Amino acid sequence: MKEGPDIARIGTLIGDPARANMLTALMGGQALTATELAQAAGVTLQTTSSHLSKLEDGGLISQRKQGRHRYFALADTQTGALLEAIMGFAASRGHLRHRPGPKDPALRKARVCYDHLAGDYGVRMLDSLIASGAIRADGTELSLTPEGKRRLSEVGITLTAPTSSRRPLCKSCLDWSERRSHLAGVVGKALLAHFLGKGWARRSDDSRAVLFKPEGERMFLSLFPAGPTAPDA
Amino acid sequence: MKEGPDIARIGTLIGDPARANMLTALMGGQALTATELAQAAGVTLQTTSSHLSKLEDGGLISQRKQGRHRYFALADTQTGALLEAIMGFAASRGHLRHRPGPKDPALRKARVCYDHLAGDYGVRMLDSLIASGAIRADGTELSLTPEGKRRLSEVGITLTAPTSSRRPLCKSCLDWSERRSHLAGVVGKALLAHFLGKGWARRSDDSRAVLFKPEGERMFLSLFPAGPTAPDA
DNA sequence: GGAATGCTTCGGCTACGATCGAACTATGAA
DNA sequence: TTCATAGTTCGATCGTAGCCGAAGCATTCC
Repeated sequence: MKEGPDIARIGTLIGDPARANMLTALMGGQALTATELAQAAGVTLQTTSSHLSKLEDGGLISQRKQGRHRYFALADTQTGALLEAIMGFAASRGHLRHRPGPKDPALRKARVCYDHLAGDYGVRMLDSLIASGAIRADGTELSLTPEGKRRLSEVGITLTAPTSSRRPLCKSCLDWSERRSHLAGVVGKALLAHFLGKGWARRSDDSRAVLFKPEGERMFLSLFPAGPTAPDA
Repeated sequence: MKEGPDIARIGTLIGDPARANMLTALMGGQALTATELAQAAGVTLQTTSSHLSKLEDGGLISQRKQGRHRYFALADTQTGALLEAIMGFAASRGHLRHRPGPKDPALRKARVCYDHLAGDYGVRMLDSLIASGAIRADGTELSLTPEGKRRLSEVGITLTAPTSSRRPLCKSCLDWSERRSHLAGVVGKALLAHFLGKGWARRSDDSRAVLFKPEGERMFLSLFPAGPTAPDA
């Protein structure tokens, strides 16, 4: 009777409604913060923290620290496949829940991530910068090349005293809507500031969305042409 | 946040140790009485009765009255496949509840997976069938070739009305101890029944292990020679 | 009929774990 | 420095689910 793998442990982890909600939210493939997961699960941050550590101990999720944020994601594709299988089984037995409303497409297109650009456009921008040789990706590390420095000054971006701050020039940041990295750091901040300062885009009043004007969108797309999609850092 | 299938319900059902023990016992493929399941789970009959009604409500098991007995079994092969998948996942995360005891090697060598053969021998059998051209692997899909059909009838296995059932002839099932696929489906079931019927092997009384007799083992090994290890389906 | 077996239902006990408030740590911004 | 945000840890509460004893059906055997 005490043979084989401990399925009860996996079952218990998935069996709590709050944890199931978190895992379901993570099935989107996006890495989410604890705060976002708390909202998804409908519990407080303290409770969420407890659940997340249990899920991590159980090997269902993994976390990635990034500044004062912690991004949580499913541990691997095998975990996603398992959840998918259980969902399929539950559906086949008629165990369904309710349905909510849609999400804001503008947020997914372009939004502010603290101080830099995220979303589809943010990911596209980093891809393009890497493809054109302005930024060199070495694992998770990003570094600005001389060529990149030249291009920035061409556009009119001057970097203020790089050594004064401990903050790195370039940094990769995980994108929750795209599940890929976008550009953070001093350069990322400067680029977003540039777009806003030039009037290419403006921030939404009631959300983190960045709304591009038609001409700004044209400028952005020509400045960062979509190259061959690079593998994510 | 409340979208999609209710995986928490399935998780809760599997998450209780007593219920997990019962389900594991039922993975042997045989229908068991409430008393037998109570023994397997290590709880009293009253408690078992409560668990069984929950499992039945959840669609994981079904019961069949027969005289003053009630036989409980897994609801269907899909349920068996789900449990096997969870076992594989749990094993991959190191969630094992056994202390490596004497029964363990026997289980890893050959065991019953609901209604077909699993373990080292199960994996070997499928490898051999594919290598000899009896079964064709196309991604995850397995199909019986005319050559395979011929070989089966040679051995004395006749498949009953293939079109009457929606159940596929051949199906791959992930093996938790080997982390590779073994043969499920109608053919997998028929082969196991053949081994047991011919007296090549017998089922262990107290576990899912399949115990081969020396001559049965010789027959098995000659029937399914180890070829070059094929990449897993 | 009565006794025995197989299982379910009822009721009360208990323990575990989910929950949140409050305090604490860490990172970033002004 | 001070303030704000993100998250963890601690402590206490509380609900629920698992558990078993006892009683209640149901079936079979004598």
